[in-house]
Amino acid sequence: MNRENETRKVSKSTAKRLPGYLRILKKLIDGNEFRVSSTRLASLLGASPSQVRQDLSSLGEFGLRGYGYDTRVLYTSILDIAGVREEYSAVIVGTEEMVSMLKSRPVFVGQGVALKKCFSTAKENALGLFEDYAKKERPDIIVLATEGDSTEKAIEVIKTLKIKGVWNFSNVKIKLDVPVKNLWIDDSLMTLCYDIGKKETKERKTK
Amino acid sequence: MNRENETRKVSKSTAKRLPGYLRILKKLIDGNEFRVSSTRLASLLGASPSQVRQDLSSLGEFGLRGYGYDTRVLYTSILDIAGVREEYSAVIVGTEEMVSMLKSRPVFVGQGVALKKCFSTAKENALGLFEDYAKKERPDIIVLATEGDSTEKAIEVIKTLKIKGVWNFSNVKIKLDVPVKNLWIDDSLMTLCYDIGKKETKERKTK
DNA sequence: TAGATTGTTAATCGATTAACAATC
DNA sequence: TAGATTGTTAATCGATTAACAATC
Repeated sequence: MNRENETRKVSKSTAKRLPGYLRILKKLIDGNEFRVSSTRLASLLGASPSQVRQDLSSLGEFGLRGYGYDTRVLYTSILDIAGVREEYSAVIVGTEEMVSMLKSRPVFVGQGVALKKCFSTAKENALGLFEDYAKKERPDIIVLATEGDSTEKAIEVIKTLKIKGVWNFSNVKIKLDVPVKNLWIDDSLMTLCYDIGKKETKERKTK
Repeated sequence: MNRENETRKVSKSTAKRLPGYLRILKKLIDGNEFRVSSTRLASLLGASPSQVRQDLSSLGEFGLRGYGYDTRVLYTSILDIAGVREEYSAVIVGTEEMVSMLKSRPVFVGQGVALKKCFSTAKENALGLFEDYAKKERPDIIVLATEGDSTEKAIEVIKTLKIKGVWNFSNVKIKLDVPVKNLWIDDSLMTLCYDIGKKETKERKTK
């Protein structure tokens, strides 16, 4: 697994692009394309060939000069580096809608993270059951998708657990000494509105 | 609306942080805090006071030296700038789970974007009905949350519409001349796994 | 006035792009 | 060999941080 002692440094922005590489490589492989150049990858990803080469060479030496990259090698290598391979177990606590949406995500359905159990706050005493379960089964990742009061209570529980990370869809910022990834869905629509507004302003000016 | 001819330039990274400011300001106002300093805002946001002042001063002159910022003024001003105020209409097409999750989002429920109609691909001929509706009612924003074949078909329809933007949860990159915001939910979990893996490696090394 | 805190300029840091030698 | 394309170094660009004068 460890190639040549792993001296390279993967920048934050490169790390953020890894899922994108995986998505595209998967499609190429499914379409029986086993070879790809940095230029092609770049255009599929909406990036520059330079950036793709910077990214990939920071991960290791996967390319072959004059040839390009082997999509299958690249795919499995990035999967490795990204650290997604059914290694981690997860439990979801959240509103009915969020739970049913999240448990159907491919990342839980196929390979990826192993989803062990879900607790919908629509059910009686969901948080109590969640606490009992988590204390006993020690999942690696907690997916927090609650709303309102449940959120504060759930965070109290989470703070007592020995976990590896939190995937947070709730409105609240969580202070923990393990990685927390916030996904504020509504934020993304706001930035879309912002872009639309900006475009409209620009077009009005042009006239 | 236009303060002093709007010469300031809002950077991309500042724009991305606007929803975060709104979330925090809302909480402060709900807690009857009507005054806030850049230092306080920064700590709530997980940023530096410098960055907060850079951000806010790029939006306009909202602060008062020696005092701080008026949370209510700041909140409504940023709402304005962010361009979210029930101005835009939206329609959702997607899987049953995504539709029921999305339509319960606060951004659609309260003020924000006006959700006009939803089409679940679990229902017969959802895409046909969507097409008819969208052609007639001309929504501003299409929320695309389909999977599999429906995605390609839905994109075909979208390309024939006169819309202002697309909020895309589907796996597919969309080429359009209006703003598109992609939200690949699974990506975020992958970056969490990456952070967890990195932390574990580091801790192993330290020992 | 004295203390607090902004707005802005300058310095630093990190990420992207350009260019090209290395090499398949 | 000739053509293609990587990996890497250097140059550019943008974003963050530091510092401080302006001013409430």
